[in-house]
Amino acid sequence: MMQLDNTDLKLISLVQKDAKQTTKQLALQLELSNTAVYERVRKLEREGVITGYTALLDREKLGKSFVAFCHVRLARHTADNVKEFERAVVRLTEVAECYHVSGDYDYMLKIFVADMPAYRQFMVEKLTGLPHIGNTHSVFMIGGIKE
Amino acid sequence: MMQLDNTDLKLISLVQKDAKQTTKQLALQLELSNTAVYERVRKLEREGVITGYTALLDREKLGKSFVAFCHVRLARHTADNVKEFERAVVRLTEVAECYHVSGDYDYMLKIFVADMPAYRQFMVEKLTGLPHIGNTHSVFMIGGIKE
DNA sequence: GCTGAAAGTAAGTTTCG
DNA sequence: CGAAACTTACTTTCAGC
Repeated sequence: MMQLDNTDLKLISLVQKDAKQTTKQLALQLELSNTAVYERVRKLEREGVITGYTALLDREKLGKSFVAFCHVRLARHTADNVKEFERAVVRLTEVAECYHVSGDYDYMLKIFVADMPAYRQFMVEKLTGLPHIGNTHSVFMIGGIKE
Repeated sequence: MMQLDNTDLKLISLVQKDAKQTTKQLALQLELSNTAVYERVRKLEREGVITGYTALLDREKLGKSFVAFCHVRLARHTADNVKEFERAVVRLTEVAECYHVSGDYDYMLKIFVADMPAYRQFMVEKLTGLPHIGNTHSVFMIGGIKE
């Protein structure tokens, strides 16, 4: 693991808040020179601490404000089943996140769709059509407290 | 809701993949002029479709590769309890996300810490100290399939 | 809503202390 | 690590369609 000093951590928190800040702006807030900040950012990118930059979207404005957490249990846990399921699930555009988890279910999926009818349609037409699905359990998001 | 044409959607998907692309690069991929792309991006920002830009981090390189989903039930659901709990939970730095959800539990939290001992410490010293906590149930991430 | 050109700025490199 | 000068590239505005 790479050595990160306090300035690195502060820098990371700044670019997390707003990745579009110029080196100059960052330098001011860190009380460092332009060059120093520039090289730190490059180092963090090079070492893979910062893996990329992305735009944050308002799901409501995109008509995808309905969020569900879907727990999935596979029918049988052969290596092939697992691989096939995982390959298929990442291709579903409604699946924003997918984690292999401990507990009663094997996977937890975070699903973005427009509304409940769209969720039902997703379940019936897409999710339950995935290979080796055993059963599922859905929990719906009522509100986001921290995201 | 704002009207988004196909070009907007394509543009959104491009800046989601890499927010640091220059207008020129985006213009090439969209087969539009520099200015046209520039104005579309500004429009999406102004209308609040794009709410910001952030850096993506490698949690492992940050020493926070242990992920848990913690379900929380409150002791009693008075309006004050809910407000107090929500105010307190967002302040915990280990809590990356917090959702109010349907089902057996009231909230689902996504927790980032270094390892299992750190998780135990978080539970004992921080989470169970929050106001109005009823009980909790933790599910651990074994692996990330899509994030 | 688009294009193309011009003016303004920042990024990125280099050299030096 | 920081300052300064410099080249290159991008951003932003504007007139015009």
